[in-house]
Amino acid sequence: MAKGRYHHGDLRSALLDAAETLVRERGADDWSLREASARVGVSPSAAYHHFASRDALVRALSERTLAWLGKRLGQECERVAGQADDPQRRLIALGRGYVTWALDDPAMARLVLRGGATGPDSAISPHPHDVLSAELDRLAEAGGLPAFTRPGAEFVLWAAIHGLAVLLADGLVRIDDAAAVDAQTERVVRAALNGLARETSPAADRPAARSAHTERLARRATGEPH
Amino acid sequence: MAKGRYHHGDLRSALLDAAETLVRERGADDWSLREASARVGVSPSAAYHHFASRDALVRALSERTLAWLGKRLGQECERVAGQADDPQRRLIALGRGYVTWALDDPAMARLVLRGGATGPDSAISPHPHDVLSAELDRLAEAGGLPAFTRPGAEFVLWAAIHGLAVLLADGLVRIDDAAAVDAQTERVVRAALNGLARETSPAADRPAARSAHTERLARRATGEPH
DNA sequence: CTCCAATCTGAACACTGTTGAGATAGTGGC
DNA sequence: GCCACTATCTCAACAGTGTTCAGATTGGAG
Repeated sequence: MAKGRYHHGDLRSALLDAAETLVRERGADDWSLREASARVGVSPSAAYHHFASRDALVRALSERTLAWLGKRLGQECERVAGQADDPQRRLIALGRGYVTWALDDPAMARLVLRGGATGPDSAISPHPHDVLSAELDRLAEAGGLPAFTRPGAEFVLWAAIHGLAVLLADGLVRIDDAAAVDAQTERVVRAALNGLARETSPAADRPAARSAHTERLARRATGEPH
Repeated sequence: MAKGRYHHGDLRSALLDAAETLVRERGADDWSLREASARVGVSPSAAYHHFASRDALVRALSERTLAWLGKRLGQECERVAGQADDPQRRLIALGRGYVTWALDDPAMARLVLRGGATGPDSAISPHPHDVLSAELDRLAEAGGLPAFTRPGAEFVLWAAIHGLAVLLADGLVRIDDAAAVDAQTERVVRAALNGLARETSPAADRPAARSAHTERLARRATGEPH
């Protein structure tokens, strides 16, 4: 909006939007800051008043999309909850949302799930990882998962879902039929959940795995430096 | 070798080597064809007699590394077979090899596992996916997996292992201790295998998933055009 | 109305991938 | 031994990139 004016109005999000459509048109990496600026009708250097670098642009875009995805995954869980409140069904819906998105928007998925991009002070909320974690809590509370199995279980499930998503987005695995994608996703989630439920020993040294995202949150809460 | 000469000798693999160390030094993408050429002591345009483009270089590097990884994973399986020939142990060893590599060489892992890079006529042998598939066959034959579960099971396991590997390589999940990485990997593989073993119904429409790699092989066997 | 700080422009920098015309040197035929 | 041939490499150039910085333009606060 506000065409022809010297001051754009909301250049920051306009640039994010332009970058997003460029990613979809040309692929995750085949576009330039200059192109995005030109589409918005602004000089290349204007972007540097809103982003420290091209990398910062893609980071911001990545974070925006990740937050959007987190919200959508939560909604997806709620949607199936209306039919029958089965915590396992909710997790399957979550996985389906994750994978379906990666397949429907593969270029953006490659950009976002590549992940190294998310900055050190990003406040992605809700982060997909957190949504998944919460759903697993719900499953554990409902008795669908032995208590001693819960710690770190999110990484098992996340690995399975994330793995399928990137295999599809990167074109390493191909599934034509959308229904087959859902079936495959359900199979992966079910296998992971069942596998977790059948775990026998509490395994003395349980995974000291930490999500980079929750680490960031903790660091900010304690006021630690960058 | 053969310094100062006009003709290099084996420029092709020298460029691949230079690119590989550049990837490790600076990250998967932060290096240029010109730099690699300069390190080898050759003009930038010389590279174009061996690779059609910079992209073709990284594709070739990717394929070389993937084949190396496939071989190593096979060896890893054999190594544990010496101790006790348990097909499940072999698969855990395979997963461990995959994940450990991704963590020990994260920049290369990001380059390779990103995967879109592997060309349409790449002859990666043995491809990690094939090694995994063979090991699953072995498990099924040994009775560790119901027969009706076998079809497509490789994608469940691959997703889990690949997922963990990329989560770690991309820094989305952090695990400091190397032993903890092994523990987490074992947990993921075990969960997937157990989950598969407990599958109940043969699921009418089983995943029509196909690996891009095996598709390429099939296409070449039938002599189809690119 | 004036001044300020935020915002944007224009021109420049070093660098990139890629191309094409020509130099160089190993190879096989006589 | 010499010749031509072809693969290999160099040099110079092109368009396009991310990034910087001095200066023009503006909306808003005092």
